[in-house]
Amino acid sequence: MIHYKLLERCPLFKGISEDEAQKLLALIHFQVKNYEKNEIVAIAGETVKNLYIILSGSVKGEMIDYSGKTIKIEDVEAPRPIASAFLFGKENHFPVTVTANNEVKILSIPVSEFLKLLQKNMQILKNYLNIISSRSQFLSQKLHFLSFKTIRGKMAHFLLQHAGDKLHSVELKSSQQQMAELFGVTRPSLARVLGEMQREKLISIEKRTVTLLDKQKLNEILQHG
Amino acid sequence: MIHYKLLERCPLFKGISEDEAQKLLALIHFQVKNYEKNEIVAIAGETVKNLYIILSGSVKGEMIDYSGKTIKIEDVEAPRPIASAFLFGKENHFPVTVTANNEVKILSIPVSEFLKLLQKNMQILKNYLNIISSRSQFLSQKLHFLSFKTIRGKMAHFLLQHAGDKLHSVELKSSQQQMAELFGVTRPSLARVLGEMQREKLISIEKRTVTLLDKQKLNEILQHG
DNA sequence: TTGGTTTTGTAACAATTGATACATTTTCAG
DNA sequence: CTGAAAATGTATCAATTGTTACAAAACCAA
Repeated sequence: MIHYKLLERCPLFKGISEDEAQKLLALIHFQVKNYEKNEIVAIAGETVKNLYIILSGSVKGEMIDYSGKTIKIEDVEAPRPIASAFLFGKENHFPVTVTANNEVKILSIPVSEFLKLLQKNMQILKNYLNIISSRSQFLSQKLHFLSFKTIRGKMAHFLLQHAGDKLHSVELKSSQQQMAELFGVTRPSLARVLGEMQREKLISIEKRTVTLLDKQKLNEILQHG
Repeated sequence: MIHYKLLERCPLFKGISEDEAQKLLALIHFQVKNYEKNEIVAIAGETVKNLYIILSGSVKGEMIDYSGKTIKIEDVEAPRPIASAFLFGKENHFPVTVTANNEVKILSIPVSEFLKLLQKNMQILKNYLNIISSRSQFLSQKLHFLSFKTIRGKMAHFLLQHAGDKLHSVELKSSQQQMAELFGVTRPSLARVLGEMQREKLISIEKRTVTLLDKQKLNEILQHG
């Protein structure tokens, strides 16, 4: 049986009551599959033909490189969906091999049935569109950020974005170490750039508050990449 | 009036006949707006409340930096949609300011009406899901590619991906210059890496055919970033 | 084939970042 | 307040890439 209450916590069923969820699922075909620990749920490269939602337990996604070694990518726990971004589109196959971390119960809805669900319920349609659109927007922003090749460029972009049009100071919410990871660089390299920018009077740092002294010049940095 | 035949060439209406399109649009509310040359269609930051499909003419997207300068991003021509990836999701506002390049006719469908359309017609629903999913997958691949920090890593990934599991040679379809742009590096730097990899007997290059001599070692390069 | 254009290979030097190490400052629990 | 832990500033050297320049090779139209 399905714990319909659990589905409320799944982003796809946000705003759908327990009763509603039960009624909606009664209208379509689906399966609930059980997997034992270490059992393989899906193999990388396989076509994604179903929407998978984890009802209990957790799974891990692993990539297999060309030589056969496996590298763990991420864990997914109930009540999250697996590979929901690969249900449609040109590359609709699993990017990773999915394996059960423990005893797992998975709700499996065929694509054709899921499409029916989307047409029957406006809220689920909205939810799904919001989920995959948000993912796309997140990736787009990430990509834009990475398009700045130098640490200076990334930092200028970061500061200007967080300050917005009006403010002239930014409160850093994370340590240099965390910031360095976000930027994908080493901590001393980040500190060096911050030091240089202070010496050039572009910014000034007091504790964790960064004041933007010359927005004009910070903008020029963006242009150069 | 709308040239419904034009819509067939729009990815969103793929597989929808002229008649069908006309009948479907008759079921919902929409507007056809005309813009003169240089007229502003949408301002960056504005919430996207409609699906816009260009019926004739073309528009350009421009970003405005923090100092007020404008930078042209891309042109969109009939019968393409504008900002269709920003209709839903958390960041549902225009990433760029959109201006008419010439006399432009635009089909404007409110989000709520577009949702109805998606629920009424399975083909359009599939088309839209495929479009935004493909975009997401494209961005994801791009991001994965950029996650390799060295040119060596990018090149190893590129060659192994294009060769697949079975082949041991890759036919390059573009010049070093084009490849360098794809990698986001300079041409001499790319050539240098190719030279090094040849000297190390990892690959051999004959005209535009790259033979992978040591897939094992190429894989090891991926692990190190 | 010829002659010009494009593509490729390579070199020397500058700029940027990574890796590592260490001193200093800040933070925070006791 | 005090002392240990965490965070930060800085230095040095190695690795990687960019920049610029030039010659050799490949390509292609006349």
